[in-house]
Amino acid sequence: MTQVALPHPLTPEYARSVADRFRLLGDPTRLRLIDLLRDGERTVGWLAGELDCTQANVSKQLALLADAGLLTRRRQGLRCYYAIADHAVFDLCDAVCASVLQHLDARVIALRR
Amino acid sequence: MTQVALPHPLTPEYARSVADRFRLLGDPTRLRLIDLLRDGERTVGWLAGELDCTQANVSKQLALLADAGLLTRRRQGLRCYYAIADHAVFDLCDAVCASVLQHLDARVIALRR
DNA sequence: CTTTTGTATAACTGAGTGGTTATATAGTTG
DNA sequence: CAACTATATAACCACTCAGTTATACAAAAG
Repeated sequence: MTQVALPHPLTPEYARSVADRFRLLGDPTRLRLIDLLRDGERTVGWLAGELDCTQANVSKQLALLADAGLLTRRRQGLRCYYAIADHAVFDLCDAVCASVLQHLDARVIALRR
Repeated sequence: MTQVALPHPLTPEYARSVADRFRLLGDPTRLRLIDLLRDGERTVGWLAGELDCTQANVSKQLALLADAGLLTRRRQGLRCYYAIADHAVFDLCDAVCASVLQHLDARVIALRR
């Protein structure tokens, strides 16, 4: 794995690429899908049942994640199994979660004063 | 710093909080602002000049980042200096950058075959 | 073959929001 | 005081996109 440096200041083109990736993770449904896939590969129907969401919507969101390379697809008969392609996503999510929770903590503490 | 665990499966409420934070970073202008602040605090006017963007827009985006706790504000006379509040943001950005670039690399390599 | 099941896609709608222009606010200067 | 400067905010427009409904496609079953 080669470490590539980004230009500084960040060019508009690079900024757009990175923003696209952040925005892909900036949706509750997609985050919940990723979270459900922590336990291993799952089918579209199962995921749609778990969130209560239409099959069409789940399929669309999974396609977005797969197109970006975050998920893999495996067809077996009628079913289609999705799985996490790169487990580094979890580190990202955990980092953001920690940051968010820390911020919430700070506000709670502020309210207690 | 206390490590707090998120529920699994992720509840819609938590998913929304985390998604909000991701979406906040999911905009090229805001990412470029954060990047420009790597070198230290800067005024609104200076930042607006650096990106070529209206002062009003820069002010609005900075306010969003500051409200979320990512930036700090310091008024000094007419000027208003913004700065990074938590440098962990850079780790996040770098992680996403690496992921994005790796994906681009993979596509380039694929094209070379 | 037909029917059924699981998934993908097309078309549409409504909500959210990035960017602009114009204006308001606050601090400085003369 | 008035004039000027730096920032913030309000109103608006245009665009993106998550979610829905309806439909198409593909594989299995009868």
